Amino acid sequence: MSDNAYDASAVETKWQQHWEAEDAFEVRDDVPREQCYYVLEMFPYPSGKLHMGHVRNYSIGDAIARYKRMNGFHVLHPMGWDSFGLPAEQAAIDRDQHPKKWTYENIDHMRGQLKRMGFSYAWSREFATSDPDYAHREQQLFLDLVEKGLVYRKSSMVNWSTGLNTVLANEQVVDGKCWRTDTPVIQKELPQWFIRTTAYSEELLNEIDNLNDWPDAVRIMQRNWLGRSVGAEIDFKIDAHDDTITVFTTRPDTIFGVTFMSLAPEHALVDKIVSDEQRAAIEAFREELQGQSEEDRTGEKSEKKGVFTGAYAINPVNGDKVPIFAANFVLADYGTGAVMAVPGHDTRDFAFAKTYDLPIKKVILEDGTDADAELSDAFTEVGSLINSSQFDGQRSDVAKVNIIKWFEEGGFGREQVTWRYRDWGISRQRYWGNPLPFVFGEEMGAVPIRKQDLPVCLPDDVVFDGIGNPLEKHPTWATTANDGSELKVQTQSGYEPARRETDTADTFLESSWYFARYTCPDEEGPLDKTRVDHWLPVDLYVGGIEHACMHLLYARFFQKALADMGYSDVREPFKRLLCQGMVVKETYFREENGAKVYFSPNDVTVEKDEKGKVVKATLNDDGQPVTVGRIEKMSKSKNNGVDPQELIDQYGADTARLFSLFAAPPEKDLEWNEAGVAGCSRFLRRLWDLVQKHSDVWQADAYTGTAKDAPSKADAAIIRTMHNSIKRATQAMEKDFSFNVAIAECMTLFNELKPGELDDGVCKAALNALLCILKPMAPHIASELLTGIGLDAGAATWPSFDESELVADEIEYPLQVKGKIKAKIMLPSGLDKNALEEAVKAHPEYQAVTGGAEPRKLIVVPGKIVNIVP
RNA sequence: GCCGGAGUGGCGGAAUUGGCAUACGCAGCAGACUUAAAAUCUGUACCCCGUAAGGGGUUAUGGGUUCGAGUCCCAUCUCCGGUACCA
Repeated sequence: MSDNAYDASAVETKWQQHWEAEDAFEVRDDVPREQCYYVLEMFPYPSGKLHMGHVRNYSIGDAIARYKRMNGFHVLHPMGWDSFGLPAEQAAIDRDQHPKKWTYENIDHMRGQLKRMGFSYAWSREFATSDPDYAHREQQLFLDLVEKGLVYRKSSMVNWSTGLNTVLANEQVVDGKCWRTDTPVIQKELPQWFIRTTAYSEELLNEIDNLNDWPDAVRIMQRNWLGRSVGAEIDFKIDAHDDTITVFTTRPDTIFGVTFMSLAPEHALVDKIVSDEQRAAIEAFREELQGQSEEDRTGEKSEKKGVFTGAYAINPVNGDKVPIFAANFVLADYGTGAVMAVPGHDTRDFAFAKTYDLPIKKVILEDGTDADAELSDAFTEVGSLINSSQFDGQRSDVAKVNIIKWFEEGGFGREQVTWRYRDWGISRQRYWGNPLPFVFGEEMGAVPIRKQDLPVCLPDDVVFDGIGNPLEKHPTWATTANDGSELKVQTQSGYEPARRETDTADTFLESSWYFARYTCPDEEGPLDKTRVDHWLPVDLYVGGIEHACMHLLYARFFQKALADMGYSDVREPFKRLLCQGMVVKETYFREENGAKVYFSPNDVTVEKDEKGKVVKATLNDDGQPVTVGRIEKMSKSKNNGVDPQELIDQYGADTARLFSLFAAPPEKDLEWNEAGVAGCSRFLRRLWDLVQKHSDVWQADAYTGTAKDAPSKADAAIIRTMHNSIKRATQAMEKDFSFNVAIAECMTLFNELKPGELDDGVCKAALNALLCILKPMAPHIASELLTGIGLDAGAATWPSFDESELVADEIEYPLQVKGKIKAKIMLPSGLDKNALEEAVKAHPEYQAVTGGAEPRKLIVVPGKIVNIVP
């Protein structure tokens, strides 16, 4: 080894070439499963270049993959591309570049970046979801879903993103806005393909209990998203009509308190029952709601409004005639779209009753209150029933059960479970997605393409003018001719002339099974059951928590469907889930005309006081102050992003990886900090320099003896430090992948490593341990230095420690008086409780602290502490 | 509102799970090297009182359990995330 200065780029290129030449990270499928480990990071959308979130996500996954390999596991660690999607199409419109070209150029660039980071992927298994082969296999699976009856077409109100001009699934609507573009989502009537995800609602919910290695936050979010609630359906006859309104309620015990009814304005019954006098008012009300976004209509600030329909419903339990309203807060697609209103015991109904001056009836009595006292607010807790006929006096939870039984006997109600979870609308009015394999014929209607006629391939020659779906204008797909008449296209032989489905699939469909395809990417059919079941479930899945209710729920659904279609015996795809935090950075802004203008941290100078606290920030351009904003996720809009490429160019991949892992534990947000990056770089360089400077020391054989037998006291001390560091690093990795702690241990060990002063063999043993701990995090430099000191980097295993080596001959015991430390005394190690007590009592410090008086109590804990209670 | 999670130096964060709080890094300060600066190296460093020896205090706040609490229990406050007319 030459005594060169550390050249990260040269070292990293060398090892990356070495790994590639060796196929170092390829795996076989015939190793016993218990010796295997499947670690997967959520694959990226090829947006152009890596961002810091990718660097963090993949550094975490790679450190785990390498750690597991060093522990003897045969590790599957694949990578690919979630490559269908809207940005490609937008790029086509903006830059007149075909989505395919744009996408695959991005993939090439980003693959290069991933390789430059030295991530240990099994590249032979790489694929992109827009590859014709993957799209083909997905269409096959899709037809299996069709056969299973899990796909249907329905015209319904859909979430329409005004930003993307396409449909969104419920999960993709965040705060009434589009999850990608933050633009308003409106309701629109459209025929759509749905996947019957709700067929698995019960299983999806129940299995959450068994996902013990998932973060609680995700489990709770999924539970809430599925939203199971148990209650009753009750039929109310409509006065002077033949019709019946069926309502859903979770509080059947309040049935005697119903004083009015609320229907969703869109409810089909509204038209049938509305009286002539009220028809105009109802129409006006609907008009007002029309076109309002979900947010406008049901948001927190929106007012509770309703219009009387002119009709009355009859309460089946007591014959009460109650007015029926159309109300904006009643949702057509939850429950039955109709609500029995009990203002005495429902906050919303209470407010509505107050506004429209409707009667409020008390039927549940709050414990310790007077039955005649007027309600100042809805009482929604458990109490005793009153004014409820034969149920008076029962507790509300007991009455609930009894009343449902009574409904069922009377035939006007039944127990009912309702879910918040909806079927998955997968139609997207877009070109750059997987075509949904259907044709429409006049005679035959919507028909799936026969399996032998697959794949349905996207045509390349389409025009992107930004208006509608380009497929609708393609000669072999078109639905309308230039004169506006419907075009019929001869598709495959065997079908009558028909038009193709021009909608493509939601891209979440591709990410719902890619983890299974990695196990058999060369399979001629969709999946090879043997290999799928060999590798699945994924042992550890790493990604952002933002997918808690979208991707992670779709993937769980899909795995269950795959199992039921015979492709696997595994019903849960991900055994353990690690959700890494966001990469965040400080923001700087000025208010200009009421809007915030953000400045890049690079263009801002920060002043600190003598303690290092930030007191002022000024813009470099004009020297004027800027406001120091919150620390936020790196984003274009906040102008606080850092390009990882610059980081790699300046410091190298190992530094980028090391900082990503060192600055915070994986699950926490990571605050990006230039000085911290420099600190990590400094550590690596000092390590490098130390190894170069003492090349003669590493000629020695590594010391393998005990601390006790070490050549000197100082040698014994570093041997103990080494064992301690290995122990702490191992525990940090095993517990929750706290790389920050493992790296801190490397630094601690480094700070005690004094070649030249200490025994050569001892130093070599300590350095070896340090490099092995460091290797999963900073693999290039660790490999180079291991090789440099004459060891086989490829064969390096995770070091082991010896518990008995952690303790010195003498232990420093803190001597406490009632928990306050008064002195420290040195006592021999290995004493049991009694011997320790004797030794303490004989110690002069003990005499000094107690003043010779016999304490009330003396607590000694071997190896830990001595506490005196005077 | 409801459901989670979290509050530890100037900052990011440790703490062997009830046993020496502040490991490790950053920033700071002092010194060395340098004509000088950067870089690098060495040292210092929780806060308060004290010239010092030393003393007192400290893990958001208040209480409790315990010989002993960052860790367990109760209450309060703050922040972050999710979710919300879900009947």
